[in-house]
Amino acid sequence: MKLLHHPSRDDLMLPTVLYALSDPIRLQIVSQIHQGGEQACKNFEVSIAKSTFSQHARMLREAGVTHTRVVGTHRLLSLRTEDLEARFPGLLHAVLSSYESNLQEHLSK
Amino acid sequence: MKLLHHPSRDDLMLPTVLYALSDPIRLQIVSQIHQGGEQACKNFEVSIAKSTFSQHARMLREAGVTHTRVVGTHRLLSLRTEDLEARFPGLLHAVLSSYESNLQEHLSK
DNA sequence: TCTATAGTTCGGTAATTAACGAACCATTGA
DNA sequence: TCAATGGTTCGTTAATTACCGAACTATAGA
Repeated sequence: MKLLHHPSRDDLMLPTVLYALSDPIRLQIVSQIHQGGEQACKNFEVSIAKSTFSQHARMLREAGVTHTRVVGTHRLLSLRTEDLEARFPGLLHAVLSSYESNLQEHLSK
Repeated sequence: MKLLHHPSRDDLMLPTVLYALSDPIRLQIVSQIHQGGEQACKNFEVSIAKSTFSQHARMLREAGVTHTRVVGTHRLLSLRTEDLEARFPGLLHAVLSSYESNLQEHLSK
């Protein structure tokens, strides 16, 4: 896995971004990055197989929600906050604050 | 079709709402309501079969994005702006303004 | 009552998605 | 060089989704 593809800012698509954010597990991942900053896959507290996690991480990256930086054997995930803000002002903030202020609602899912 | 089910404000779920908004056709429907106000299904300029439209309208309603009011033989769709704002502040506005300021991007889809 | 109109539901097909484990690749450190 | 660790990819299976046309329901108006 040499090349990790990241769409350019101009190529971000609203439906794709919304779709990426419409899954409870991916929302959890995004929120955890938001709260804890850039971090490796290993770190995430999600109850799924690691291959499944990898797929979710890929979808977030290909939608342009996250950036993946390779450091040694780690992939460090961060949010593309500025790109998202430039293309979809207020969106990420609205999603994250709704999510984080209603966490109990999502635990059941 | 007697009872149209609308989830109560408290039952709105973020992932469900995001999913409802993640489809180009549904975004188009939502945007058209936003711009033209409450209107009947008949009115929408989408290039899909009416049964397909009905399915999309149902998904929007069941996600809590739209309200459907029955008047004669018409179903008038409106946005649940206040409920959405109460539960997910800023979300609908962010989605609609991104969508509407990037319309050319979506026409290709 | 009959017809036209607005919209939903049903049934079917094709495509997509979601998840997993197993196998794999790449890097680090011994 | 070998083992361990961190992640990805592949192949499979099961479930969901998307879309359509045909048939249906309900209301309005002649």
